[in-house]
Amino acid sequence: MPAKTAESRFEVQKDRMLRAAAHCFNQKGYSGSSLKDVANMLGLTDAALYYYVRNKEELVYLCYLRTLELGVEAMEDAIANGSTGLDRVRRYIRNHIEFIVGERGPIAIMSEIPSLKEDHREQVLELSRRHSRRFEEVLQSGIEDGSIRECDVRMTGNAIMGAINWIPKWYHGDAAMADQIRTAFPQALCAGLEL
Amino acid sequence: MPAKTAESRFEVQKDRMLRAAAHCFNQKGYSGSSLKDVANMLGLTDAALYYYVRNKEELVYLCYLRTLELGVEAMEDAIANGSTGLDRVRRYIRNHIEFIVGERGPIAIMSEIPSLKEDHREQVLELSRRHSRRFEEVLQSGIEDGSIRECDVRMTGNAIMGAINWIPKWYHGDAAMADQIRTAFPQALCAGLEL
DNA sequence: CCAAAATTTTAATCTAGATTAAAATAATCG
DNA sequence: CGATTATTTTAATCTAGATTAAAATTTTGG
Repeated sequence: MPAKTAESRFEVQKDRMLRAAAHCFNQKGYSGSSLKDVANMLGLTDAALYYYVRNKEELVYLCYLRTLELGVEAMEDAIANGSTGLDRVRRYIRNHIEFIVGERGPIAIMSEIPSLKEDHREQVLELSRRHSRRFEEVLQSGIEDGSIRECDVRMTGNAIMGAINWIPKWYHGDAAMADQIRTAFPQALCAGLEL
Repeated sequence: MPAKTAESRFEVQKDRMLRAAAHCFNQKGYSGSSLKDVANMLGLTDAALYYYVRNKEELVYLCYLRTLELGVEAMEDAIANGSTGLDRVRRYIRNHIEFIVGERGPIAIMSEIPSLKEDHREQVLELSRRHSRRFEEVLQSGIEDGSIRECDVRMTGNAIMGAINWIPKWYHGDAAMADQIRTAFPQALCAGLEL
């Protein structure tokens, strides 16, 4: 299996790169992180990154796509396995947080969508909106099944997403704190939803 | 009153500049916003900004100081006029949100503290920590006076601050939405604190 | 071990945008 | 009004960091 192994290695390396980039972008922002910063985290030279990606903008774009994919995964799982609306919200929060502080993370927080080039921006925005809408639908379903109190689902969704998205700004890899987040956040964010 | 008027004009212009910069930085980040972007919002040339500030880094620094000052103001008012811990939290949230969507805003969200130079960074971090601590104390006092349920005040504080800090990422000046935020956010964020 | 393909580095460019200095304009005050 | 001071612009620099091309190295299958 020649091509197979090679492709596998390529994909693995590319994924490592996206995680390293996510880490940098979360800390110092898109323009604030140089390709050298990202490459150094991988023990590479900045120029090496061009083997995996056309340019820096595409790197962010791919980071955001990965974030969106894992977001969908977190949502699918929550919807499939949750019982009530509230339970699904709680599971989604747990899953999403795991992608931020856990093994498969970090994921890039999508705080610089405006910096993407036109078509990438539109695509990411569309996927992003779809995801928010889906979250709001879960909230709404919770109101209807009586597990969640009446509320403005749009604003409530924004508040919850914001609280989560802000985590990388103050969490810097401390394992003990990761556990604190895992337990306190779902609680704190869901407490406001209960009747 | 010659000097008086002159100084006044200078200060007024400088404040306009800080608000314009806050707007740009909130949208596109520190490195993502050029001085030209900021200057154009004021009908000026980029070079003109150097009359008010030593360099770009100082511009961010001053933006952050302004954010911290208004944060203190929001906190003082909440503590002075609130009855219980919960009431104080609610007032603080209302005040802070007003600085983001209201007349005196916007304030720069402090998402790129790592980009500041050493001494500025330390100073901002210190003030920032002090402010968080103060917020946590209010939460704690609410638990003690029985207005707020038992919770991890550190994490709960982070969640609330995050939800608020994320607002500029999706709010872009729509007046109707501003009102929606003003009413829904204090509700959504405080609902989770009640017994 | 060899040759082809995959990956990375070295060593130049290229460019946007920050910064500066000098000149031009505008405001103020006697 | 004229002069002094405040503010802004014009027109250069300067620089970090993105990008590219060619060369060097590493990996892989036979």
